[in-house]
Amino acid sequence: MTTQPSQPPARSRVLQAYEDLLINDGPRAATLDAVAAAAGVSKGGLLYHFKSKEALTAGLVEKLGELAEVDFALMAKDPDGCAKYYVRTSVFGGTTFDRTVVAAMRLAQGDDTTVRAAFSKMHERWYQLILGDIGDPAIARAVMLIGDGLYYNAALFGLPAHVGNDAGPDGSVDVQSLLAVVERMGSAPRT
Amino acid sequence: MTTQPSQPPARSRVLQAYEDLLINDGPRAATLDAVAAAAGVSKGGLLYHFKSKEALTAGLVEKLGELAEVDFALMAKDPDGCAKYYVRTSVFGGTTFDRTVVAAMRLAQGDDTTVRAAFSKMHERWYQLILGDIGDPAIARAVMLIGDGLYYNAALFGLPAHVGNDAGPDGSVDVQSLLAVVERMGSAPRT
DNA sequence: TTTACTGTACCGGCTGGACGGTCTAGACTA
DNA sequence: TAGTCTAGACCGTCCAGCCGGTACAGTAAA
Repeated sequence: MTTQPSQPPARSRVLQAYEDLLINDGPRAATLDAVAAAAGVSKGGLLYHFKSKEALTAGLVEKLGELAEVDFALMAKDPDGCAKYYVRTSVFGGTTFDRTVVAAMRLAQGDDTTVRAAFSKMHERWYQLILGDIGDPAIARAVMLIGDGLYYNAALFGLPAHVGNDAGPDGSVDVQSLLAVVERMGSAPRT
Repeated sequence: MTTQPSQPPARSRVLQAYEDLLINDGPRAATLDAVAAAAGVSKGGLLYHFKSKEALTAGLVEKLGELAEVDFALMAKDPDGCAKYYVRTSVFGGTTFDRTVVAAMRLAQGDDTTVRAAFSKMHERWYQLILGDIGDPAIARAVMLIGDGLYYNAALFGLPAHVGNDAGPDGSVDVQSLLAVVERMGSAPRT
């Protein structure tokens, strides 16, 4: 039995392994051999599903896009509002989307135009949603930047497994008080 | 004339070229050959000054540390206060320090523990300065994150040559209104 | 119901090129 | 002529992509 439909198919296992390696060991370590090994597939098998490393990245971007659409929808109808939703979900929580975002972010500093463009698009959508919620462009921008800062810190430095209720120097942040700050910003008088 | 003391010596030209390549083309493109060529130096010449690529990175980190000390001093005695100083200077302005920070940031996602540690230290110092200025940990954290977001966006996406007064989707940000938001945050009532 | 053929899924050795680092020959200065 | 620095050929390693092969499932003619 070469194929076992009852477990994740090779293609998605490969994508998953690629993400894991990007997150844990960085882009340099995410070689085709390493990805294949981590996915429990041979190199040839990997290349059967993804013609090249570029195609592998494209696969990741595609997955990112799909998950982003879901996120946009959740954000738009969150009872707390888009701004708080953005900051709240920017703290790495270990969801599938989080992992895919962080993995893709690791790729974004390379010459990878594809990944960069995908992020631009996502950012624009998020910004529009927050702006529509908040109204003030400057505050919307500030909220976005707070979320970005959280995500980037998570991507560059270790990913805190659990978010403590005390603010460490880099990683962990007290989300509750941060959300309170965002709340005050949102209700502050316009310029 | 192998050495011309009247112009930047080879060592600093190499460091400069390394930064430029990191910023413009990413870490992958910053090979020893490329750096040497960009610095107008042979590969052997480069390796005379920096024994290895690791030593080259260490040189960058050292430069970063020195420039950071200057920045801390400026920050501590800025009339606008530390928080506004941080956000204001987080917008890429093309200064030597900016370029060094962004270059080092490009290196930080690798397995480069040295660079990572240097950033942790810098972050901690900045945070302490802002906290001393602002008082509220949550707001200080929010200010830091806004600055981080600005820097990371600059590092990952293109560096805007000039900061426009209109907020584009990703890169350019209206600093003035952002500073106003920070100001309101700083004067907001504590939780 | 056996045999022959086709397409899908996967394997792993190989190669060519790129890169980091070494080595030696030499040029300029003091 | 000793010291300082440059130059670039060269070597070993690593990696992406290629390619010849294997295993098996489905189909269909005989």
